[in-house]
Amino acid sequence: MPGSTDRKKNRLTAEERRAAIVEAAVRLFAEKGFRGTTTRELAAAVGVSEPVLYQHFATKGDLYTAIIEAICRHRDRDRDGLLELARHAEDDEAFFSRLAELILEWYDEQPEVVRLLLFSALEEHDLKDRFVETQVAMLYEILTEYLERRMDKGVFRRMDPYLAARAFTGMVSHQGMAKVVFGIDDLRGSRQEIARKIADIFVNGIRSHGAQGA
Amino acid sequence: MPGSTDRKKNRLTAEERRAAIVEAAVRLFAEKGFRGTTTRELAAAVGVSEPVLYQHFATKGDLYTAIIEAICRHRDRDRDGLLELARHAEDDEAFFSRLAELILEWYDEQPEVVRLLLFSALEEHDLKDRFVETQVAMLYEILTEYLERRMDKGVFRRMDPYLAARAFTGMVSHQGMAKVVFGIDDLRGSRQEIARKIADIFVNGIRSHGAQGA
DNA sequence: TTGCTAACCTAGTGACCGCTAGGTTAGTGA
DNA sequence: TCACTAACCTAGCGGTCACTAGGTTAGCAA
Repeated sequence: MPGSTDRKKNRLTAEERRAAIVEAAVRLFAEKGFRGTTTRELAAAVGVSEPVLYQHFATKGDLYTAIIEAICRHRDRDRDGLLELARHAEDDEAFFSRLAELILEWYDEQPEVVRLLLFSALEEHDLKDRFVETQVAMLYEILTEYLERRMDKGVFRRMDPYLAARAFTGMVSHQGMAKVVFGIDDLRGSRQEIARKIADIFVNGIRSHGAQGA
Repeated sequence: MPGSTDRKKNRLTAEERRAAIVEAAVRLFAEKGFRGTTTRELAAAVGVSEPVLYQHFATKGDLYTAIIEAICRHRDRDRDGLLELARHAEDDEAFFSRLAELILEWYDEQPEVVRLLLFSALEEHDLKDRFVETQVAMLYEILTEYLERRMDKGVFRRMDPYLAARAFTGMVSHQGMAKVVFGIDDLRGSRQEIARKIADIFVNGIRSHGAQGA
């Protein structure tokens, strides 16, 4: 049986090699974009020759598609946790603070996915649409649902829930984008503290004037 | 004297041709990025042959630098108007609403500059640093100054002015980014109305709880 | 009308791109 | 030990890239 857990081999099984290629491709495409990455340097990063890439992926574009699939599959697992959080949330500050923290965490821990997504949007690849249709749509669904529920209770002021949702995600992800894309990281405090402060501004901004303060 | 206002000529003066090249380059680089744009299609877009490009710019990179200069010079003219706005502002809602409107206007009217900036940041070109050091720094200077002034007066709550400034610009520019980069434009209402609603959320979010409501 | 020159073009250059034909070898099962 | 095969490599294909040497011509001055 080829390719068990043996570490002495310098030949991998097809499955292992494929995974290694995808991993290196995510790193390189995130760093230099699709057009900016050559199959030569990709092969060098994996530690094999170019034809090995083409045994697993017919074209460079197919490799890009495979990466998209891998990322989307990985991110779909976050879905359930987020829905759970929204359903059982009772304290507004705590809910938005936790949500902000999760988003900031994403920027911190997966900057290569953020860059990949931006490259994809600018270069008009498919990841953009896949991402918007699944991840973004889910986040907005959760947010607008929560906001409308609290508006109905009179805790939040009546307003366009989509605008409010975008305002919130904007406050948070702009912070993440500044760090990942522009290298600006000048805010004091931990990720949790920053998330809490942003949530505080937002919740106070949409709360009915009669309701209790922070 | 060559190259006056005559429209029948199909030969331009060096100055006119140079300007035409820069104009076409801004459009193409914004659409497809630096790496994604070839000198062939650039020449075709201008309506000349490739060597003409190289009579004005020694390399493709030099042309990119020239574009950066042109954009930065153009945007520096907005500086005075913004400073004026901040100094004489009395009504908080009006100030932040106007500021939001100006930022949204920028995304609407110069989407190619936005894309150029993002490409530049991802591809690690110079426009990123030039932009951050001038435009972004100026905007944050104006915002933090205004915020600290209002905090001193007790109208706004005490908080990190940089975090508040980033939260505000985030709310606004995330909306612009969604439209320009991801093609999402689902909010109802005019640009002015959206700006007003965003400013409303922000000002209520940072105002002292004893102060007057909207 | 003609001569001059700045603006332009044709026709390439070497380098590197994505991709492939065909040969080599490491690791396994018998 | 040896044969088999899946995993690998060397060498190079046609095409396109950024860039250029050297010739052509439009448009102005006289």
